[in-house]
Amino acid sequence: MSELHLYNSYSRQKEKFEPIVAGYAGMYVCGPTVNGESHLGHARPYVTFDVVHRYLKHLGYKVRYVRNITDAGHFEEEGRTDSDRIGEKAQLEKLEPMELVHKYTGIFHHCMRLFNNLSPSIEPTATGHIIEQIGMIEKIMQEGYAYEVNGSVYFDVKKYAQHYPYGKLSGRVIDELLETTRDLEGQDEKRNKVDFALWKKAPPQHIQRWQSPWGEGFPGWHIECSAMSAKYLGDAFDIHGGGMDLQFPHHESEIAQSTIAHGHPPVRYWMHNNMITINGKKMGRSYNNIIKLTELFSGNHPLLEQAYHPMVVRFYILQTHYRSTLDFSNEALQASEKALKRLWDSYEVLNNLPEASGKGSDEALNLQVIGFCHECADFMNDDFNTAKVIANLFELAPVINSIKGGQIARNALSADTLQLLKQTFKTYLEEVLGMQPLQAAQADDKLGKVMSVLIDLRKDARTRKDWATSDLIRNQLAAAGILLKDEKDGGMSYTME
RNA sequence: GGUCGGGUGGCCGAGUGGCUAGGCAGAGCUCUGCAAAAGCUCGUACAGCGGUUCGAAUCCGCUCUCGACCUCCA
Repeated sequence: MSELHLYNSYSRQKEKFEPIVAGYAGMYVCGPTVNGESHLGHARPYVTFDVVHRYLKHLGYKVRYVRNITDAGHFEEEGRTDSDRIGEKAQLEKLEPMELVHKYTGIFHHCMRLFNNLSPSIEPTATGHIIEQIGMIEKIMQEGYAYEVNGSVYFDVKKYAQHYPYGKLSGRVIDELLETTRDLEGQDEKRNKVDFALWKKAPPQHIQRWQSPWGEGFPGWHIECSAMSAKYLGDAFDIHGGGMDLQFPHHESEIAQSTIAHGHPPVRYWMHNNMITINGKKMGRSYNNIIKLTELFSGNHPLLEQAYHPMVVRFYILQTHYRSTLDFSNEALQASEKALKRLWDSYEVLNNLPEASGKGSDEALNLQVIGFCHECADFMNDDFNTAKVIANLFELAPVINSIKGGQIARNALSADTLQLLKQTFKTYLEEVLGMQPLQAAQADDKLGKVMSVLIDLRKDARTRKDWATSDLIRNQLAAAGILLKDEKDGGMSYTME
């Protein structure tokens, strides 16, 4: 595919990407609720849509990427206490809500940086957009699709469904929803069970509360995304992303709200990433099977055999297509770690290869390499198939290593092909997939200087065939976690665990 | 119960009618003072049963099985 196609959850098929405004792309992704630490499951959408963001930029689009921070508590549904999640926890921990929000926002941002996720263009907070949310609710009431009861405002889903295709995104049928949902004890303020809150009256103990035309309260779960996306991307924008579990009711509600408020649907392409599972079950709070990102990076969790570098986690996520489930296991992460190290080593070898000059002695190989390189674009254009891009890079790695190792002649590739090869790795591995070295280069490299002393000593011992000394140096370093590698040309390199 | 989506070699995971996925692990070999690394070669998979077809992992039907959503959830 020579042009970008993506799978639109709304139409359930791949569609060619055609932005509303040529040259520009607007993308909104549901961000974190900062009432706790992010876990591995949360990492998937942020890495997935970071790659979407990166690829759109690579294609030359001017991208505005908006990802919200939910720092206002959502109300709980019927059958539970009407309490603000953030407010509740704040009381337990004796913290101000905003103190809690600040803490977890900081941790979230830290993790995003470790993942090498590019910063969104705008990261709006729900509490910073109460006015916009109230304005949107008022508009919906004016249109006659919302009603107030006791200081709360609800969206009239039943009425909406009579005029609009409610349930199309998530494959729901309104009549079934009306039947399936059963009444719970207590008086229900809603006209129908399918209705959802736009604004919720705050009970006395509720900490987070704002003044509104309907009294003191707080916004409903869904309205913030609609209000903020419209504010920063316009009332019709290109891509809305998020986890599959948000399709219903969250995204379905967003469509309904925005359609009434603006007179048309808000989003051109809906994208949903699949879940990360653990032992076949979705990782999530309610399953009590989450591994926090900080735990993943430190190895400090009963299920973890070791710590996993953020780049390893990123690579592990990208080795699978974003619409497939991805099963967590130590084995899978460890496989990704080894794979990434090998691939990155090849990339470094590639960057150190001398420039080629000729037209290439091996025509078949040149064609093969060129083919693998060009395919990367096709794979990305086919609904962001990062798994296939990575597979192609692995096809190229042996070519690179063989040129260095001498199994392939130095002049086998033409100057152009070698240049294309370098460009492909740089573009896809670094820029599009967003991979980084596992170890950051150090400015003041004292260790490097020490290593070069040891390497010189060992080289000297080897030329004297003093195997005892040379093995001693290698073994002692290995015990310290530094692996020496003798190279064909008499050189020596090392890697650290 | 309703809706939807899966079941691929030891493990993870691409792929949707004929053409190599890839990674990790494993086996053999080459290189090497010995290693490591690297390179080469190898397994031959598509839940089961029918059907369509010249040909199906890929389409259709049934069965078994797992999961997601229907409640907060990335």
